[in-house]
Amino acid sequence: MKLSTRSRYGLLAIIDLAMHQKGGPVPLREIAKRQNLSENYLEHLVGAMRRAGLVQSVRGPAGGDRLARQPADISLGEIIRVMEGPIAPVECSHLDDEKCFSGTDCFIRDFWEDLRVEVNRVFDTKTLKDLMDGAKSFKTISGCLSED
Amino acid sequence: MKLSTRSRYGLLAIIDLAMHQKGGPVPLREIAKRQNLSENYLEHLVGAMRRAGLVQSVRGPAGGDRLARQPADISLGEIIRVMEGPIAPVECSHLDDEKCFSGTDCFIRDFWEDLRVEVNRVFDTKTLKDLMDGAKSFKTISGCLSED
DNA sequence: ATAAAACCTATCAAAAAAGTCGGGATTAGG
DNA sequence: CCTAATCCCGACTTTTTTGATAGGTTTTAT
Repeated sequence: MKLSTRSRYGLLAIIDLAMHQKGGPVPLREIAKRQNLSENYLEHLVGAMRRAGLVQSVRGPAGGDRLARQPADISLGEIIRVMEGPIAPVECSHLDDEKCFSGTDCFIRDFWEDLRVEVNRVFDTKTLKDLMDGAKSFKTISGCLSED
Repeated sequence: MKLSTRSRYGLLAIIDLAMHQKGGPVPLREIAKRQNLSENYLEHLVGAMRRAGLVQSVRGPAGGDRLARQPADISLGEIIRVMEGPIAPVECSHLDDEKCFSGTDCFIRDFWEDLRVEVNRVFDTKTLKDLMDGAKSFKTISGCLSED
């Protein structure tokens, strides 16, 4: 029941991006430096977000990445799902699966489903803007999501 | 954000145990057979539950395991925590840790904490008895928690 | 004594996650 | 055009976690 570092770094990166994009697209190099991440690794994370339509890239000198939408229109659930895949503690509770031998008549399935719904609710009712507002009183966001 | 099979098998095992213990302690061999698990592997899972005080073992012939408490007094949260460790999507939200560089003043920490609380609430408000009641209409519980 | 059962430690294998590397494509500015 | 900044991508390696096995030891009812 842990989130991967992918999710945490990805979230960290997109928050950093959101908070620094006023002067145009933000180069990954800068994010990597500020957040103390490998630039190469960061490219993979941001690449996933670009393909998912969360950020837009501008190539060439003075290029970088910027949010594809307003921070208030990007939920944390969307970010986490991009980084992590569907948020479901067990496969069994997916709506469209055939993975449970017992089909929909499994007595424990309802429990997994409750869990899945609750977790998704928490993720989906918070947006990037909410986090940014909460961050205003902090000079740096480094370390907030780091390992160890 | 997935539960390990450890948790799912462990839950499966303790449900099986709960539903078959009327005639005294249930040998692991029987559970393993019914639920199609390796007996050796099952020992590890049940061993963890014994050490955590969820089940009691009786050695020797006609021995086996039984619940240490009433099914209504064993929450799913307790079971999952035994099998999986603390239920916290990120280390950062633990109450007692020093893992975040920014200490308790991290703007994102509140979010992780919300998430942690919600997930634990879902796990803790359901007991083994609840599951057993829901299971009454099923002949077998095999497959309900299986992989794939 | 025997056999049924829990108990234990070490080890292994497979899978997933985390991270690295090197080169390619695009483009602004000179 | 040339250069350098930047995104882009796939292949690879390393590390960690998970799942599982194997083989023995201890306890105890009969």
